[in-house]
Amino acid sequence: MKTKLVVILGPTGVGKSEVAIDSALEVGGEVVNADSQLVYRHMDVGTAKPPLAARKGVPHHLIDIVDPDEDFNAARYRELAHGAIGDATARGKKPIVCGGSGLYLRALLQGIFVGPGKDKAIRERLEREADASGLGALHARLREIDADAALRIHPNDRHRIVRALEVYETTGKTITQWQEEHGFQERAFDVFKIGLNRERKVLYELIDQRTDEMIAAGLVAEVERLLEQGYGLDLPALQSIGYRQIGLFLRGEVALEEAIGLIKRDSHHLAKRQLTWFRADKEIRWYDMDRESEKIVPAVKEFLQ
RNA sequence: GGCCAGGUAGCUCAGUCGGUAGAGCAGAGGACUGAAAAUCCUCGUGUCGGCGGUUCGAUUCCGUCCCUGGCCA
Repeated sequence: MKTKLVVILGPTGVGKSEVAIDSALEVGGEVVNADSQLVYRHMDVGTAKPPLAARKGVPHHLIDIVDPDEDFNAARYRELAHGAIGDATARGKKPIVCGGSGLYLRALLQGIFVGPGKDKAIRERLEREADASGLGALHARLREIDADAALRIHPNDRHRIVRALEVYETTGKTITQWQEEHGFQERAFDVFKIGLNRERKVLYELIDQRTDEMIAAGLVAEVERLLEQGYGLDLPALQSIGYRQIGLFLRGEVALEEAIGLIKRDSHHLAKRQLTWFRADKEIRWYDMDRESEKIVPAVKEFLQ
């Protein structure tokens, strides 16, 4: 018998955390985070990390597990999440996965190819080459070694071009080979995917409201504190929404009001991208938070019976 | 009240030496295998302020009215 796993997903700001906590309270569950930013310590306000009081005594896993300058990624997330789910289950608790990072969820539920990790030296060299000779040159090289990948990866998609070349350089095997051998074939759990959504306009209004609340709650001070602790604005963690824009403000490049507007805009874009990702997943059972949020907890209970 | 500058896409604006118009942003859709809150792709018809006039044809020229901003009274 596979472990039954409830997954609560959806765009940022839709109200996932609360639903997960309420569900956990009803079924004796523990929350397993599936959000790429909540893993970082010292980043609370800008990530809308559920405060202890809001967790209502429900244990949360995979929150505050790495420092902002530590490498973190989908593969590592997958390992840790499997561990957390296993632990909770062993204690007789129901794991409730909650988060909006599509790739992390896919890595958890379907696996991810076990290949080479980030190779800092190679990646930096490739970045330098991209700056010097242009991305086109790197894409052309990718076409030579892995034509399929070159077709799938757009010539402007810097991250993916670099990653594909990195995989080939470190293993001598193309990323296409790695991916095809794996193919997201794992099915370790018996999953109930619950998608939360609501009218787009309302979602954006809630995001805007939450952004103003973050500012009131001291987002600027949080970023200043991170900088004082020695974490640079160029770290991937600090390039995320909220931190990136406040960074611009602190460097004097934009006014605070402008930075706030950028956070709102970029959060809208994020929500839209998350929805695009999740829409493609036909296994998700969607709930409209404006109209049927009260149906979710009963559905969770029924699934876990 | 007079003079000047404007009124073009949801917003900011470009443009048409007269042949009904296009950028950025917003917005929408999509991709996504170790940075993923990242990275990337696609999508632009709107009484060109209103009404007249000139013209084969006006958003473009002319008149007039309305609105906005500035200066002068």
